[in-house]
Amino acid sequence: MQTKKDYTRDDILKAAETIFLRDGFSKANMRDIARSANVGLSNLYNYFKNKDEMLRVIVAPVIQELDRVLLEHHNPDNLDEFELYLEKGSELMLKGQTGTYLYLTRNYRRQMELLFTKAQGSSLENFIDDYTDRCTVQMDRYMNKAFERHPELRSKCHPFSYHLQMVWMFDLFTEMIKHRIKPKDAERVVTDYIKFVFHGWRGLMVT
Amino acid sequence: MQTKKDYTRDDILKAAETIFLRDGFSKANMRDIARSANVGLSNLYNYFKNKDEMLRVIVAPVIQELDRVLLEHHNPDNLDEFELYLEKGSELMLKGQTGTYLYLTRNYRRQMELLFTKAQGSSLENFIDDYTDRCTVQMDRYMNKAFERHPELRSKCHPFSYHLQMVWMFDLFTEMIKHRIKPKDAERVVTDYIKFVFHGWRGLMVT
Amino acid sequence: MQTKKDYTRDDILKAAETIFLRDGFSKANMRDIARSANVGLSNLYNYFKNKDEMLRVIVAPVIQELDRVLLEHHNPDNLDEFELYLEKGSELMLKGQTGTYLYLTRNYRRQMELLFTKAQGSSLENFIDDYTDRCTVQMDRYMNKAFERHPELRSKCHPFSYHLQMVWMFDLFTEMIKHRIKPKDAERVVTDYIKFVFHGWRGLMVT
Amino acid sequence: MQTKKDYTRDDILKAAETIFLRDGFSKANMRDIARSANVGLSNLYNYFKNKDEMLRVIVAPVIQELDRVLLEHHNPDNLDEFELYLEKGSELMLKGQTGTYLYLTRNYRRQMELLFTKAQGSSLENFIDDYTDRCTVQMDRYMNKAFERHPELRSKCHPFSYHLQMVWMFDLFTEMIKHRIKPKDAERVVTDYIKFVFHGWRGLMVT
DNA sequence: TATGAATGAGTCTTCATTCAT
DNA sequence: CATGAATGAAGACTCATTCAT
Repeated sequence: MQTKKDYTRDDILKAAETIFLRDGFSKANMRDIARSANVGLSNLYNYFKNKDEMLRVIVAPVIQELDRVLLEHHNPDNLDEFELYLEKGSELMLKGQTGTYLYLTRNYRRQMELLFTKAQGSSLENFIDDYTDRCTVQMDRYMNKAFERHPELRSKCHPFSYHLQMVWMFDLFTEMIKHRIKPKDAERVVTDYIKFVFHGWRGLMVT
Repeated sequence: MQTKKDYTRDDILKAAETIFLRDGFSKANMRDIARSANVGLSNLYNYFKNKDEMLRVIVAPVIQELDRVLLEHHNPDNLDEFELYLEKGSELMLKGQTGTYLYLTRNYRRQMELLFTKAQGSSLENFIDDYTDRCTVQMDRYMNKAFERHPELRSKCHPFSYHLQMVWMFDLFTEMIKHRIKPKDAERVVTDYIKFVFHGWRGLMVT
Repeated sequence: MQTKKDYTRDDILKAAETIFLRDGFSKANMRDIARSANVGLSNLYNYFKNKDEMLRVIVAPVIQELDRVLLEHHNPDNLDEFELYLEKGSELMLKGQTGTYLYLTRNYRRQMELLFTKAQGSSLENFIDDYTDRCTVQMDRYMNKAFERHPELRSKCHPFSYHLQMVWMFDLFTEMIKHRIKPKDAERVVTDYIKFVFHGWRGLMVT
Repeated sequence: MQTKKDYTRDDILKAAETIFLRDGFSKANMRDIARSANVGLSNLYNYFKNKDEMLRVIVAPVIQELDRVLLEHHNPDNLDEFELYLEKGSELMLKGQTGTYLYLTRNYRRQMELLFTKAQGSSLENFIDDYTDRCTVQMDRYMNKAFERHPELRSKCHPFSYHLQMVWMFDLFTEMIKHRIKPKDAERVVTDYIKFVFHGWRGLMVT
């Protein structure tokens, strides 16, 4: 029972992922998914309430990861990271963050592409927007704390700048995925990214 | 007669713009557009060949502007800009570019939102991708020339970094538009953006 | 007034003829006709009640000719023709009829093609059927008279055979037109046709 | 399940056939077909890709038969038939061919009417033209061979005459069908047809 | 007479979802 | 659990014809 069910369920999810990636959520079509999963059309509905739920299930893990990674990234309770970031030079921190980023794109390539570029028409079509908004709030709090500790820094940025920062990070993912950057190049790209952002921020805040 | 026709045509375009913005291109439906324009459904087709053409007409001016502005922005024949950029400090150049950017978002807010975030399902759904790709090529050539003149700079970035740069600029537009940044704030935001990017690049290339 | 009107009217008719021939009546489209006639769309309706009437006007002359030629062809009051046909050999009669047939195809090529092969969807779509039916009636009467005079002939054919005969003659026209048989070949073809039909009938009736 | 499906499929085909016959392919509309088949409109598309395919499926058998019958009819490899035709009198051959023709019109009345007179607007609208053209080619080869064997015959006819011959045969079918000739009369009509054609050809070639 | 503008009814087709078994 | 069958609502587009001027 349960074994067979899980098996089919996985088939469906794999198929849906493929079709969604190929056609985009809104143009993707349940018949194609069923056919590609070797499953009767109506059987899809024994496993998922509807098309939208299928997408949500597929990208659930990456959403969870993103929640974990990103929210912890600029945790206001962890300002030490910021100290490093600001004063010790970026080398050390870069190494650490690079790993995190690469890990995500390496393990969730398809799901991320789905979520970031193929979800229009679904209930997740605004995921990035909503998510970056939430991140922005968090980052704002983080920066406020930082400014309290370091009054010598230039006055606060517009909160929108933080927001933009988050969006850009998502772009990094999205574009790496879309352009199928190879692992070897990826490292270089992410390193550049972090360096760039590091200097960007410092220039913005110190000057 | 002619005047009246132009009137209606404008009504239709306004209505379409509104509906497209509200529902996105693919979910928008011609009946709503007609109703919103106080026009018979079939009359739409006396002015536009089809739904897709309506969108193209609406965003045509912004595409034209983008062609002009962006392609001239990193013109490889105009390396003097780069000299300024690199050595004289960014202040001067910032002023100039700020104006250009603000001008675009101020005058084409709706069209840009349409083109950047609501065009999925239309023939323009890949506009940004295609456009940034073209820009990347141009920017790559630009940078190559720059490196020839300034061998003291760090070795070239991965072309993808240039690409990312273009995407980010589009994000700047897109996010400013989506978040309805007010003109007053906009100036600040764009200034920050340019400063950020300036320092980012310098950090990347000089270090 | 009248002159200008007739001028335009002719333009429209020429245009319509061309478009009907190209696309067939039902797929032909009033806009194309208007454009091709250099006339405003709605002006068409000042000259013709509707699309159907346009076709009827175009083919009116050929219909008239057909009425004249064909109905007189097997006129029951003119059995002498039949005598010739049956006994004196076909040579003489062939000459005469050949001329009639050739004359029609030569002068009404386009209208005949229209009427015979492109009228589906119009009120004339059954013209050939109706016409041949009428001809059949006439021919039946003609043959009855003939049999009265010549009891030595085999018993009457099925009326349907007469009908078929008419249809075939129309086919001769239609196919010559469709295949654009050149005048030179046309003569030969028509001669063959008549010879064929002559022997066919004689074989049928004498044996 | 399977049985039920075939049931519905047949219902649809019957309905479509009826509607097509009544209105002609291009004026026939899918709603009427669905209603007449007691089926939801969209369900039609579970069985047939589109309107055109429905027609093709309906007339497929008759097309197949025609391919078989007609192409084998004047097979250039089978000149013996011609010998009979020419010399032994037509009686024998007539019997054989009569059967073939009658068989077709008896079993495919509706489909033939559809294909020959109601297919305008579909992908089969030129079927007869194309088909008779192909037949003409075949017949031309057949006659060439015949003339080689029988140099005493009059010189070859214009190929168009062969073409006409094929068209006429189709007319025979078409008209018998349209006029709903009853089986009893049909035999007589076909016999007459063959006799007529026989004498026609002989007259043409021997004289 | 002439026309640009407008319309409304109609057409094919699509697709997510539900039903009956 | 599985499926083939069925559906209903919706959507883009067409076109002959009429209206207002």
